[in-house]
Amino acid sequence: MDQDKLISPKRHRRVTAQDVADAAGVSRSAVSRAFTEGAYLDEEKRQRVRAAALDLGYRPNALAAGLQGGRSHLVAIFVGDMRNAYDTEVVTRLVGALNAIQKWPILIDGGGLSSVKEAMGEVLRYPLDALILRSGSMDPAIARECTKLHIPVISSGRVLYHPQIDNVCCRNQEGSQAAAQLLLDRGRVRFGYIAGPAGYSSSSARQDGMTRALAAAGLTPVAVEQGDFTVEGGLAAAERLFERARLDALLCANDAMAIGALGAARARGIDVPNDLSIVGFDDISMARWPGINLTTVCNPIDIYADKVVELLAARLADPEKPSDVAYIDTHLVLRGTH
Amino acid sequence: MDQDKLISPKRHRRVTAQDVADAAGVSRSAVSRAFTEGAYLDEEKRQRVRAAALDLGYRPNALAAGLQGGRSHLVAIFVGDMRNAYDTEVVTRLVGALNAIQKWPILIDGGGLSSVKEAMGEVLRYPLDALILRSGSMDPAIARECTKLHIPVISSGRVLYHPQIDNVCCRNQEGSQAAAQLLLDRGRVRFGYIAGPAGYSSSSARQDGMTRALAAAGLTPVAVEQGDFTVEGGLAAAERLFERARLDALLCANDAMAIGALGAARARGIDVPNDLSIVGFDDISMARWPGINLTTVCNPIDIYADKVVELLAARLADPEKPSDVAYIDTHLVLRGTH
DNA sequence: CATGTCTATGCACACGCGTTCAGATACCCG
DNA sequence: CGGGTATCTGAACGCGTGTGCATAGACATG
Repeated sequence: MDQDKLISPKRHRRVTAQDVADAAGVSRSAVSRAFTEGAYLDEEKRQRVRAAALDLGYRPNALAAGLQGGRSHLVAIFVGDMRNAYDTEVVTRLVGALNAIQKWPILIDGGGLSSVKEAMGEVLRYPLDALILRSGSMDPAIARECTKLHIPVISSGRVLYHPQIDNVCCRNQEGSQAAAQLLLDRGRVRFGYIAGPAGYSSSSARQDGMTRALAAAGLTPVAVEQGDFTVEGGLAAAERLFERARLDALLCANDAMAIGALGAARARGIDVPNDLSIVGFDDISMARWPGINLTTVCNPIDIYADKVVELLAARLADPEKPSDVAYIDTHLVLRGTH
Repeated sequence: MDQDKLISPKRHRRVTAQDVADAAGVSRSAVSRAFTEGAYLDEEKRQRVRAAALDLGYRPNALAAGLQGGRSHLVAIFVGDMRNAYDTEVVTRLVGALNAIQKWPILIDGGGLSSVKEAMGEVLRYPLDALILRSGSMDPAIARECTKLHIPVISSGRVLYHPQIDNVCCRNQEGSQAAAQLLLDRGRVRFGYIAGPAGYSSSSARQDGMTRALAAAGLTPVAVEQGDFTVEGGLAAAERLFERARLDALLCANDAMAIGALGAARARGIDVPNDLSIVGFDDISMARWPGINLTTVCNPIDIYADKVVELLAARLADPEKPSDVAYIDTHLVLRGTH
């Protein structure tokens, strides 16, 4: 102790409850009680403790408190790729919603990381209150490992069928079907589709929705190309489409690619929306920017984030409850490109 | 108590080192050593312990480890407003850079929160390795409180002069000056400016840069309007400007507002760039999207984030080192609107 | 006065881990 | 065989809390 001080006199120790107790002339228990709602403590003494705490800059160490077996109030959010605009917007809302209920989100970005699995392993060393998965190609083994650790998992954007994992997912197929129907009603007949990378269920479900609407009208898609959910990828995919076929309707698996496609069409002198309709999916904030003004299927972000937090709260309240899948309804947003 | 146990008899305890020790038939110390690099432990025994740990799904509890006085590996990032595109992009890079060095960022979004101060107070209960401030109007009292807790603070986008706070900041004035010079060289003379909200030093520094370049050419700005750093705000501000004066050059305090201004100009039938040059600031990813293709001042995000992490590492290595201000150089990105 | 209820307080334990310390075992050299 | 060294091991402590438990006093009720 004395020796410690000599060795590293400057390595500042955090102010502890004992320090406050000494300063206020009370026992350490009293300090703890002064910060605990509903604990018996003389009001005058409580004031004295809080004054001393304020003076010393004391606040109860959340790590030590979390060790007690209670909640840590830490929640991890694993994001498939934060450079994706829709994912970022969802994460933004999630962070806000979690902050509002005093949960503190730790972010892990799969997009910027070489060894996602290792990172997840490190973060799982913290006794998390929950893990939120946002899209991305997370190794399902990790999700299973979490349930083994008895950490609630909530998956968003991709349904994981597991008895202990809750899911939030929008009605991709219905949304896309409605978009295709809109264009059919407008008289469009030569449909193209720009898909996302293979393995993303949202992309294929959206494609299915379009195909189904076309089939009901006795049509089939003229051409399909694959993009990578980015603007540049959408632009490139659209150029390939335009080479292959003359279209009058183009549905895209997400808004970013639709924006790219819009750029490709304009560069080629195609009149949108007179000669070609382009419809995206998600309704990211940029879709309503001037110069873009994209007609799209709204995948309502606020509702989405709120639902995730709602499921989280329900799961924390009853860890044994059966797993749940919440479906979010989409709706068309008519702007200038259909 | 007993009642609790009856209500949730299954409240699963986390697997602990003792559990692994029992399973492997060794002491708890041995388990700890099995996970500690450079500790004496019979190799055969270490293998046995790790096998048992893998089987039980054990991993050392980071909370308990952090209590030891070492680092917690938790870093808080306070973001002024995550709905701001530039801030989100910086945060994205920061998250990636921190993940890469095994630091786990806790996000707090000032934009989505009613009581920022309270939220910060709660997060400061964790023994953070550091606090990163990203723009925003954080109460300086909180930053001071952090230094009181001996938590390193790194401010980005706004220089806080405090002996224990490191800063990263781009050369706003020089960047804006160069942009103005570009347009002067092109023969522009009637300059307008769309500023950010009052109190943002970056906005005023950028305005100063423009004013200085104009002064050197014997000119003064024709009109200045104030926006709120959003696309919509930029659009509205530009409309007010166009009402007031006929301009041939328009500089904006950030890209988002420049994109809004671009929309306003086009809606009014103004030919950009032939009749009007518009230049933004930041070079967010959308600036290069088709249909936008904005000429702007690049505020290099990667370098920015790397610098923050570099300062963080230096501060952790030597907590007593004098505070530092790292200035980031900007450069012009010539696209289609100048 | 006897008994019971309510409030207030300090002690001591538990949380899960890293690490120090003292002791034990194995090995080599003289 | 004795003594020194290197390797291994378990018991024990401390990190900073929250909280159960026992005790003590204040007060009301019978």
